[in-house]
Amino acid sequence: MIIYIRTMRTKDEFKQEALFKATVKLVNEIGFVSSSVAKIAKEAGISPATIYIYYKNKEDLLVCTYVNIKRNLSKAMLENFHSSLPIRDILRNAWFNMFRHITKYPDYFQFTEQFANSPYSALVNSLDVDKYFEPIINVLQRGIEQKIIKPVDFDILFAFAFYPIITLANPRLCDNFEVNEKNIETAFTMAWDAIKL
Amino acid sequence: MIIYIRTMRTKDEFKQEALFKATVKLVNEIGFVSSSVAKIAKEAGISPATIYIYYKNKEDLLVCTYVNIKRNLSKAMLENFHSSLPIRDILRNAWFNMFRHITKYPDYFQFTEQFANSPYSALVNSLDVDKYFEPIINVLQRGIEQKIIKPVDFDILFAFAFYPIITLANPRLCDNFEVNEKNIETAFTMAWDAIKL
Amino acid sequence: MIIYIRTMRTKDEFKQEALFKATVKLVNEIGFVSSSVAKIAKEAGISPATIYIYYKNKEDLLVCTYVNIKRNLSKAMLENFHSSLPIRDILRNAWFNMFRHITKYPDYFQFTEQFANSPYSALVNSLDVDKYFEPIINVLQRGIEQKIIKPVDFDILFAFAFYPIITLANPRLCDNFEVNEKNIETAFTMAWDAIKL
Amino acid sequence: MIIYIRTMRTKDEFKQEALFKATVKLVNEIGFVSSSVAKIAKEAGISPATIYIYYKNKEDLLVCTYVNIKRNLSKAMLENFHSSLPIRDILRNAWFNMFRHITKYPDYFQFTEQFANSPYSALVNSLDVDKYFEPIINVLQRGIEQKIIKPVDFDILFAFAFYPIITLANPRLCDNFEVNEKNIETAFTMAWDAIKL
DNA sequence: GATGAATGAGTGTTCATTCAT
DNA sequence: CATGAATGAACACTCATTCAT
Repeated sequence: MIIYIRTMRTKDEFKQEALFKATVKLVNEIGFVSSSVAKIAKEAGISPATIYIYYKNKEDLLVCTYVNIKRNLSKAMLENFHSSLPIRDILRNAWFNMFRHITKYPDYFQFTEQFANSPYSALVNSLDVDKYFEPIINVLQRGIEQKIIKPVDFDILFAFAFYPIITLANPRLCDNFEVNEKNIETAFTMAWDAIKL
Repeated sequence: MIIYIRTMRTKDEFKQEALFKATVKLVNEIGFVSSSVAKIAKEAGISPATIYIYYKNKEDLLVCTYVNIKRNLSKAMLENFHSSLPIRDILRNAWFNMFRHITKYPDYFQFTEQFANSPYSALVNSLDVDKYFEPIINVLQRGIEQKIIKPVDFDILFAFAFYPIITLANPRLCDNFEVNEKNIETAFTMAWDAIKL
Repeated sequence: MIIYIRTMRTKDEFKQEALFKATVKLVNEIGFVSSSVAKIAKEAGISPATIYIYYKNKEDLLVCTYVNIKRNLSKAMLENFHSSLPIRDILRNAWFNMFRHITKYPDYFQFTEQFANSPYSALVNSLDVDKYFEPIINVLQRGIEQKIIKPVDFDILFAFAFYPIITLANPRLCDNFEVNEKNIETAFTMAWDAIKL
Repeated sequence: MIIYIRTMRTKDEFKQEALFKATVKLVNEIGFVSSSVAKIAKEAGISPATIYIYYKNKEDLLVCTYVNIKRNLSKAMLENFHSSLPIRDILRNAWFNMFRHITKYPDYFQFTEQFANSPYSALVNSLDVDKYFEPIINVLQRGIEQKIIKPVDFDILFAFAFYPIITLANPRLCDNFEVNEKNIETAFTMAWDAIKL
């Protein structure tokens, strides 16, 4: 009986990280159209061929990058989530988490917007992404039952409670929105006014 | 040597129209990335070379297509605009106009969303597009002065009054929103609740 | 009514010819494996992109080149075909036609051999090529009926009547066969001895 | 860190054998053009890098595979070779040996055909392969001296005595030849008729 | 004005091979 | 010995654009 102990040359995490950042950066700067595999590789400081060790193809690279960002956004949104708090407070917390995250990583966010509005979005299993929002949906459901929130489709509630942030935080759509405490608080109040009964 | 016999001179406008439709169709179906000049030309039933008679280059074609759609949307939104009506009624009319137009021409709308979220958007003089919305801004301004509408940035007001429609009408973002009179009326009520004082 | 008379810029026959020759030459010299589109284009003195105007893809280029050569070979073989002559004379004529053609265009022939023994051959509709040999098959059939030729499968008859030429003319298989009148006449006699009753 | 526990040291011969089979299989299925080192390695269940332990490079792998097959074919052909038998019997035995071997290992045979018709063949020292056929050549020589066989070049004799088998056994050239005792016996008779005086 | 032919530059991807482990 | 990671060079093919007609 022979025992082999080998420390194999493993996939380099730094390379993967560099690849992720290069992808986001380039797609934001020059768009999907111009972001070639060669350019992304160069930006990441690796060979184009190396990308194909980490990802099946270009599409896979882009989709994985998207899902990765979305997962982080979801996680951030649910930080300090306490289901025992009043519904307004729970939503307020999620709202501010989301806003803070988006403004902290504006380029990650910008990437997802470009991605979501491209045909690439069809390649993502939407359930993979949506499942992270379930706790919020449950809160809204409770709100409706307790007659605190308007009894309408969740889609409509989200459209007023969360999508305006996306608009406001998107420099492409809204380049002169002043991000200060007062404005953000006002915005949340408006979101709440929209959905509350 | 080929001999063409045509009973009527083909109007150039037909070609331009066909080109417009082909551009929108193709970009929606396969995205900016895959929409080559050759494919667009084929879809429009003309030669790639002909495109360069109507437009300076590919970029020009895309930008013009975008501005054209935006202009039509603006026009539609302001139909039956009567500044003498109550502010809520004016906005409600604009809201419904917009919703109706978007759902009537979903592919035009989809094109603009993809365009606006791509670096191409930087090529559009935003004033060219924004000027059409001036009447609405004036109404909001009046509403603030009359203490009917919350005294916040116009960006924020738009984010709650109009962007939710865009979300709800976008099948890529919201594929199970049921478009019926009740839902749309509800949505407008929420928009109004958000912005009213 | 308008009449257009146009002399369109047409596909250049010289280019196509050059492409044909370059393909054969290169494939013979360096093989299918190394014969890249870029190299073939360079040999033909055109841009790689131009190839795709004349052919759908590389495969198409190779298959068309093959079929083209085969057609010419078939035509050559049937020259001075007179069905009224004695069967031996008909076959002798075809035999010599074939031999002469193969030795006159050894590189075309070499190409077909390499092609026929590669998986590309599966892409050719064999009926397209075989139909040219029908007159010969008819002659063999008549020979069998008249008890001049052995009553065996046509495949076997061909294997002895014609394939040995291919071997003898193939420099890769048979580099020291002396091509002189006596040898060729002898070879035909052997072919005839093999198939005759 | 990976820990392998193996009860027995894997024999290298297994790898080499697997590599041989994978090479033949893949080259037959997808051709030289598409048979990359990576694919062959995968088919053989080893790492691409491992191939370079057994062979100098890809070319070496292919040439060795070819020579290996050829050696086996030669050996098979000379089985039960008894120089004391009548010349016809000796050739008949070799003929049947060859036919049996080719039909038993059609894929090995197919590989050699593809190889021999490619520029790779130039890399093989033809003497290495030809030397195995020497006993047959001696027999033919004796036949000529005894006025049993036509006094022509050995190349011509081989072209009629042995190459037709290759044609008949090659499914790419001859896909509807029925392999039965009668047909094969007939074919040998024709070969003998061709070369005998 | 309108076209198909033509192309250099670029696309995404795979190649044979090397190397640290 | 055996490996998966890594890569520069090459692959087949498409691109936006120009040009002679």
